[in-house]
Amino acid sequence: MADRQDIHTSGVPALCEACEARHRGICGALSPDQLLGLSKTSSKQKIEAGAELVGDQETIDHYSNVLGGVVKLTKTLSDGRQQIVGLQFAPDFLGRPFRAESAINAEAATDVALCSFPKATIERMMKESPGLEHLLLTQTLKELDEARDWMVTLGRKTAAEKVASFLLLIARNIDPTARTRPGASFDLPLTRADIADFLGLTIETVSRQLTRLRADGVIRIENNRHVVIDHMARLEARSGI
Amino acid sequence: MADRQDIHTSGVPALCEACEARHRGICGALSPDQLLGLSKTSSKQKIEAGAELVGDQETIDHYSNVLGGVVKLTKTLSDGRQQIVGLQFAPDFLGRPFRAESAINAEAATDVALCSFPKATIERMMKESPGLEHLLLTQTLKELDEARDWMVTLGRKTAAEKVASFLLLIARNIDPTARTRPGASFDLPLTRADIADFLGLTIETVSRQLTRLRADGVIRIENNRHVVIDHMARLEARSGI
DNA sequence: CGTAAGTTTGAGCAGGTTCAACCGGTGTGG
DNA sequence: CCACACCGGTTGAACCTGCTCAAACTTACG
Repeated sequence: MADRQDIHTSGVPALCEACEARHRGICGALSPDQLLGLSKTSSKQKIEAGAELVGDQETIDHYSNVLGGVVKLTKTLSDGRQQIVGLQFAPDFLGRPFRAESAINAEAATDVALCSFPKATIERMMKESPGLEHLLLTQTLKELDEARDWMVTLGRKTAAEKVASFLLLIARNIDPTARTRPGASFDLPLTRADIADFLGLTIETVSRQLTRLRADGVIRIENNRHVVIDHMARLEARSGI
Repeated sequence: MADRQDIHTSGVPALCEACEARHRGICGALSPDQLLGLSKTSSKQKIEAGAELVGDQETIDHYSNVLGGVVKLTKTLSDGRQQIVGLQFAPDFLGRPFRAESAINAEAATDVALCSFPKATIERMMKESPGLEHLLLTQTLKELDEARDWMVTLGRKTAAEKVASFLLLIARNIDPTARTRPGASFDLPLTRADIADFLGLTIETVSRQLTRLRADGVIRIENNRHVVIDHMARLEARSGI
């Protein structure tokens, strides 16, 4: 358990040393002391695709950082119609603060790596260090911005525009080179059914629109899951900006 | 400018004495000193329906509290298609913290009463008092919850269910008795065009669905604007819960 | 009284859904 | 080893909800 002691990791728990959440995530707001305290009660875990992380109306007793993979947040009507209301990527914080019960369902869309810790610990630290609450506010505002962007897509875009918008969203979140290169390449983290639930469409419509984008040479699809976009600009032109 | 000095208002600026935002809104998190400081640079104003409060891509230099009326937040695609992405009622806080530019458009849906103050003042106070940031986080989380509920409506509900859901939303936010009595009664704060932009529908479809609800005896409509709901339960049954 | 803005109503159309069949890869058991 | 079932995905055809275009109506207001 002896940490390598240098300028950057002095006092940082071994568990957290290489962790992305320490740099771009919630843990960056914690003092070394707090980080140490949190790391004692936290645990990294691998979750496989399809597993439920938080059930609707379940009491919440822990929060998590997403360290890898994609988590989908869903809501379901009583007759089974489902809508994905959020996607979380590393290093997002997973959990609804200040609520005993979850109003949404969280499920691993791909294999997921999490770092979980007790709700009580974080809520105590939030009272101690304003920086943590500030970071949470920042992330929540970002999620609200994204949700509102998505409301435009759901309410006002055509099926073709919805699918193009979705591909752009995924490319920007998964392929780190997508912001610099003119193209992108990635594995879709969602099944056709998930994409349909995300876009408020049926799987058939999603499939047809993907086929059409491929036929028009805007994207290439390999193995049903891997997508190559040569010219992001052409996809953007179809996303109804 | 001499304040009446009693237990509840000691040190409270005259401007703020009867203000709802002091109790249920953002200002409740401020110390008497801060409230005084803020009140010196803030101004109450009446805005008439239709006026633009914040333009898309405009630089933000002030925030506001909504003291009365309804503010609609909209996003518009380049070809003019529009979507309402949020409605704000008293005593909501209006403005996007930590952003120089607005990504959305804010417009008075009805006549609106605001209390505005400089962005810089609030951001300084946020650093001083964690309670303020906590309240902002709370409101932002609430808005995120609402946005996600609305994504389900936009993505998965039928036109009939959308209109019923909208009426329920308004009833709960405008008619204070709606939570206790079985019925409700209120003026619609939005035109048919606004309702359509809110629901991702056309005005014709909204009109037809309202007519149908009226024909079925679920609601009564007077003067095109005033709505009476005798049995909320019947409306809920049509909202696709 | 006349105009304008907002709303309702009607008829035809089309985008997306529904229902159904098929395809290809993978895992399982005889 | 092959037959078979299963799962995710694709494709086709018919249908229907909500949209488009057009016209009438209602209310407010000068």
